[in-house]
Amino acid sequence: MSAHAIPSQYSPSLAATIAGRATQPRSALASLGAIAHFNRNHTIFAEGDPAEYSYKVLTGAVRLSKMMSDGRRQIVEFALPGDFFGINWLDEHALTAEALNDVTLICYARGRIDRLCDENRAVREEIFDNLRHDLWAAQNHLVILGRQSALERVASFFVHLAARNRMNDKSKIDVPMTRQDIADYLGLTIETVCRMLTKLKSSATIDIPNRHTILVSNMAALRRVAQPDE
Amino acid sequence: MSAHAIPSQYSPSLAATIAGRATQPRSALASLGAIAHFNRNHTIFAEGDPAEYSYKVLTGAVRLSKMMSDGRRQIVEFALPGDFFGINWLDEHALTAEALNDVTLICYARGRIDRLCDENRAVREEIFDNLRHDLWAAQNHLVILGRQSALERVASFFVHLAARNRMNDKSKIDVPMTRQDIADYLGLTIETVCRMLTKLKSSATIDIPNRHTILVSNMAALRRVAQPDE
DNA sequence: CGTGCCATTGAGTCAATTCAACTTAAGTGG
DNA sequence: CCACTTAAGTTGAATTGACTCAATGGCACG
Repeated sequence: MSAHAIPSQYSPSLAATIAGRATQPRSALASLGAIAHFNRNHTIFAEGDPAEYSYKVLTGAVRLSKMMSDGRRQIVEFALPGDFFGINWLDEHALTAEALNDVTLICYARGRIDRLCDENRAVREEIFDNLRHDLWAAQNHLVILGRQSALERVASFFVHLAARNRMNDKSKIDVPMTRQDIADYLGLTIETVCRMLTKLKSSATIDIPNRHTILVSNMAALRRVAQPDE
Repeated sequence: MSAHAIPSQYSPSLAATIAGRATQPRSALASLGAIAHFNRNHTIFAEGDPAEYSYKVLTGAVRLSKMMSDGRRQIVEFALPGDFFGINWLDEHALTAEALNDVTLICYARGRIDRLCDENRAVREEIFDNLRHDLWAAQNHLVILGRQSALERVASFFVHLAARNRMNDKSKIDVPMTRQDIADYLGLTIETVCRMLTKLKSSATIDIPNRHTILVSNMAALRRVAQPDE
């Protein structure tokens, strides 16, 4: 069980960081947001904060986590470029969102989204799909945490990360999170994550050129480790 | 890691078991469903089945689970009387639903719900709230599986079950699921669940008059075990 | 060229699992 | 109603996977 301090400096207030209008043609929500920047390790919102904004990642990555009162941490999700987060909530955020590295976000005011959700079918569908996707992801995550071994968890993690990858080369995975983050996502310790990485490396399944890059040299083998048949 | 056979007999077809109209005043969806019965251990729907119906539990209990290819099982949720399930899906169910005991359900045809969701704001809110609740529950479940000890998991489980309890006496918990089901929900083995129950019993926190009943003799202590402060 | 953070590796420990009885409860048929 | 059968639950002993603690290595940044 891990317990570790999270830097608790807060980023400058949202209003102060809003820089301009977003111009994203794809989404029905596109033109409604304002751009915001957060530096590495800064808290975007904390569990229990009033849910005033929802966000979409433009660049960088965000960790969404829950903390136990004694400091044990469970990371629920990593939001990568293109992902929405903080959209699913009632009056209070149920998760803490922190910048893994320097991030650029589009912020949507809650009231606006609610209103649009009522009026516009496309927006409604988009938010609904997002919610469904998050639930689906959380349920798959449950299987990993509840029933997979340490090696399977680490392999699963990189299979999923590879699938979400926006690199030209699908086998080159950008790893914006630290080993500790991975451990807290997978319900392991940092050392165990590390050993499993070494294991995958020595079986020629992956290569680790540096701490923020994983090269999958044998994707089939990695999948096999992640999802053993029998 | 558990592997165990699940009785794979299927219940009689839905059409054959539909018995009449439901009369539930509370919900906006109330009058749209048809009643269905399923016997203990029968599959209501399986992972990958086309999602034709959604359900609400009237009596009995349902387990919602995912299975790995080698038979390891993770139970995602238990649906108790009053709970909806199977409402969140795309074209295919992402979970398997099985009757824990003899259950009575209201079935809602998918197309109907979709249509109503567009037309009726109240229905939309109801389904949306349901989805949000499921996501919230799954995320809390992640913390339990990722970061809690065996004893904490079992204590958490009964704290949650007590909160959902419809008994007059909140400290008397009806336990419709087997020890194996609890183990598969908590990511433990049946033996570990059993030992933790014995431990809670010998610390005078709970009493176990029979396998389907738990008496919480010290709720404060049970909560303390489930959520240690420091 | 230090200083500090993060990652890696090793050794020993412990919690939870596996394996193997054994007990209890719940039918089922004579 | 009781012997028989089967499923579910409990307990003990041995094993193991993941953790803790501790030391070392590597890189980035001032």
